[in-house]
Amino acid sequence: MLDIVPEIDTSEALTERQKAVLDAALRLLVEEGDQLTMTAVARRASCSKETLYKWFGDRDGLLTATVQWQASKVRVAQVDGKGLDLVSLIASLERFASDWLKVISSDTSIALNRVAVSHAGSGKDNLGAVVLENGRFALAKRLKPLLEAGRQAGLLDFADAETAFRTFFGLVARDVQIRLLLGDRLELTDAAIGGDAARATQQFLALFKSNNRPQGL
Amino acid sequence: MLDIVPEIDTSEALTERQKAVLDAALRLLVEEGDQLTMTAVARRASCSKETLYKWFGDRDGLLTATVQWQASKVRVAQVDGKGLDLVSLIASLERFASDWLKVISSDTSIALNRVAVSHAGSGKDNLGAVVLENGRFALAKRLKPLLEAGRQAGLLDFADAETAFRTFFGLVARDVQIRLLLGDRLELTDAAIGGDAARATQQFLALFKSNNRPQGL
DNA sequence: GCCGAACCGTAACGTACGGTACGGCTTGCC
DNA sequence: GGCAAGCCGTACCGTACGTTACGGTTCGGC
Repeated sequence: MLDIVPEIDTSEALTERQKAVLDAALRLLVEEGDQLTMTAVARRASCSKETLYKWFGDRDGLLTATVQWQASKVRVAQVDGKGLDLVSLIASLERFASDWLKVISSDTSIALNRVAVSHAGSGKDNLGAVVLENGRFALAKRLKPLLEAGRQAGLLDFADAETAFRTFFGLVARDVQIRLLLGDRLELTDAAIGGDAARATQQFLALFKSNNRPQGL
Repeated sequence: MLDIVPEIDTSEALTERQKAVLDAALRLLVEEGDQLTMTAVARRASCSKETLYKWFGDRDGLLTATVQWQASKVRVAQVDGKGLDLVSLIASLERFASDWLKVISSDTSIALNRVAVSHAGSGKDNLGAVVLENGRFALAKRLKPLLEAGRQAGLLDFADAETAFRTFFGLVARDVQIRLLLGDRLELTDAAIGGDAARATQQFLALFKSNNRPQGL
């Protein structure tokens, strides 16, 4: 019913060495934030700056490649809507919620979103688009089929899958991401994440379960 | 029932000239993003860099003062819980939701949040704390009394005001803020904001309206 | 073994920008 | 008028960092 599915590899033709360099850049980004310098990346990756410039063009190119490299590694649960019943729907929704909370509260995601937000402020918003595409929009692409399957199975009732998804998103994420991005300490234990995922799922079902749908919505 | 209430002025002893300088810095921040330079601020404000440094210490001080200056200008609806009935509760919630959506989708808020997020990544998260305190936490401080009043009046049913607030927050904001911060075009007309505010309020009530059962005082 | 390509390490260059110094101008006060 | 304080405009300094250049080294192909 719910399974991790490897996706088409969007990382176009990266050598192992290049991947190692991007991993180093990524670690540096997580550790030191946006002020990672070309020199630091070169030192950490044990490569020359000349190589960095040859491979990635300039600092922006390196940053973009790094973000894409990490993004290509993010995998969210994928579901198969066959034979859906309420129990498995709930389980899948909780899994989605839990996965998403884990992602957005991870150091890597925070660092990447920070640099993308900074970047969006100044000039081309390349990074922001990449992060969105591999984060929020990827999640939507995975979740919507489940919602549609739930509707087909008569378990859910909604007019628009996009709207339903956004409500689910809001119920799950609430203020977590913005608080983390703004530096608020907000430790999310696995237990807390599990509880939040269950709560969000219940609330979502209370709003969109077909037989139980509140009148006048 | 719902009114704009001026708050204690947290902007400690700023001269008119200083306010004008901060306004200039703010405009520059909105227009040009985080790469606003001391030179640019001085030119825009028609003052000397020396004055900037004397007044605000250093670049961080200027940034902090600017953020606080704008924060001191943000006013969110304040409510009076007396004589609360369902109609006025709904109106107040919608007003809160609408105000909040307008705030987070404003150019100023986006610019401020961007610079605060960038800043949180590198070093002291001063700005992040200020933005949170005057944004999300200020909203909570205003909204919770209304929720409590709703509970007292037997209209709402929840265990914890904080949890109820965060759910409301999630239903209202959903993915709007992170998408805007990441540079996603997402035009929010006044009509759309009004619709979203109404939807979020309805959903919130569906989750937290007490079951016709008069709540034991 | 030889050649060229790729790459490492590092030095050097150019520039942008934070921060400082200083001369001149205005303003308020005696 | 004269003085002092505050401020403007600008030139200047130091440094950090992106970017380039280059000599030395490794390595695959012949």
